[in-house]
Amino acid sequence: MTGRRELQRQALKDRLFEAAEARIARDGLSSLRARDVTSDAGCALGGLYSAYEDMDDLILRVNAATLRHLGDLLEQATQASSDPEERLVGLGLRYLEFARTNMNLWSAVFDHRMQHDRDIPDWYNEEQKVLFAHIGSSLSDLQPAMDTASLSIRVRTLFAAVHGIVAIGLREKIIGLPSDIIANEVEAIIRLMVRGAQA
Amino acid sequence: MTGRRELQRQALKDRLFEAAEARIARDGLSSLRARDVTSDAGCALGGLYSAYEDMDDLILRVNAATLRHLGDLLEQATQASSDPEERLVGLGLRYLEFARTNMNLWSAVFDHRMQHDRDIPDWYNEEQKVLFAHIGSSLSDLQPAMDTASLSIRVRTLFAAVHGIVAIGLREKIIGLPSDIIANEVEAIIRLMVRGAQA
DNA sequence: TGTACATCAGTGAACGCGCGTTCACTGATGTAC
DNA sequence: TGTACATCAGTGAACGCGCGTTCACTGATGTAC
Repeated sequence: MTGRRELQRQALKDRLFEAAEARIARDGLSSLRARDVTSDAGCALGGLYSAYEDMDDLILRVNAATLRHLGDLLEQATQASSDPEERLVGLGLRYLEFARTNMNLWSAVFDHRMQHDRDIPDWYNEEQKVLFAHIGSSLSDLQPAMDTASLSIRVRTLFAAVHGIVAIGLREKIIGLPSDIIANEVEAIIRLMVRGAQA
Repeated sequence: MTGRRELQRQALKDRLFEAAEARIARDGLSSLRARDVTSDAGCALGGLYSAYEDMDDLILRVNAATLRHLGDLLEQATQASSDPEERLVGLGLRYLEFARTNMNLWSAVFDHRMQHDRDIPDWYNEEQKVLFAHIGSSLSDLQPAMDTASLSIRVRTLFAAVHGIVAIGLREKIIGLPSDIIANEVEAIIRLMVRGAQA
């Protein structure tokens, strides 16, 4: 029976992950400390390094999970409507909703920088592509004639514009204003870009 | 003659400023070290603290200068054309140009966080407002009927969208591609937003 | 113009501490017979 | 089922160092007479 060791090993890994995720969600990435994470997870400081390579590794795992959670939410939007424009609006509004509800986790995805200047591992970059795929599929439904290169540029632009509005909106804490100003702006810009691109 | 002391004091302050600005421009904000700055400026480590309050203070001075330089460039766009739409496109393209030419200085403006959680001083926040004023004046020319509140929201959205495209574009290093893809995207989105808002 | 004293900008060694990472060790788990 | 040995996940004290900030000191500049 070689299972017990592996089981406990995995259990610790999970506890460390949950502790890190909870800490980031509560206090933000910049307040994350190895000592806090291990003490929350109920293990010694060094234990972190038998479960994960280093702090970067642990943070990237949390960020990857955040990307997946966002992806799941966007998935719902893809299924919610058959009209491509409405789906894209749905994507944008869910993106805003997600950023709002998970502000610190979501910021961590953009704020994190690898120590020294190490490269971001490939497995992580793959996670990011999934998100763009969501936008891409709705956008290509809208304009089947568009070639792949132009499409991927439009996807990036659409995402970047929405992201900019969401990011600056949340940073300035204009959340919760009457009838949701940011949501209106997000919806408006998506409709503009969708229709403008069609013309 | 009480001038000589004051003169040298100011000269050191200037040298420290220039050293910090050059370091940020070359290596980025995250590589900025008090020791490097003072050694570049040719003074002892402690000298920094007789010229500036602390590192935050020095960094904010550099960032404020960056905002002013950007403001000067945008000023040119305001005078370049009498047509509001063309002026706004000019603003966006100059913004992209500035971000590109001064990438590290420009990133420093967005990346900097005050130590501990001290507040950003008022004098710095004032500098930021000047930038929005540039956009605001061209936008209000375009839609004189719009009330101040709606206008300031539109200004923020327009800025945020353009900023998002520029920021993500530069981060992904898609600069210098044939016929300047980012510039096209920036121009396109500004025209869309301007015309969409008019309709 | 010269002398004695006061000021204070600038010095740089030392402080302080935050914090990620390592490593010799140990005790529970797994293997062999 | 039991015993002896091997493995290795997890321990936690210690390392190491980066780095902003302080502070007792000094020497040039300014002031008084």
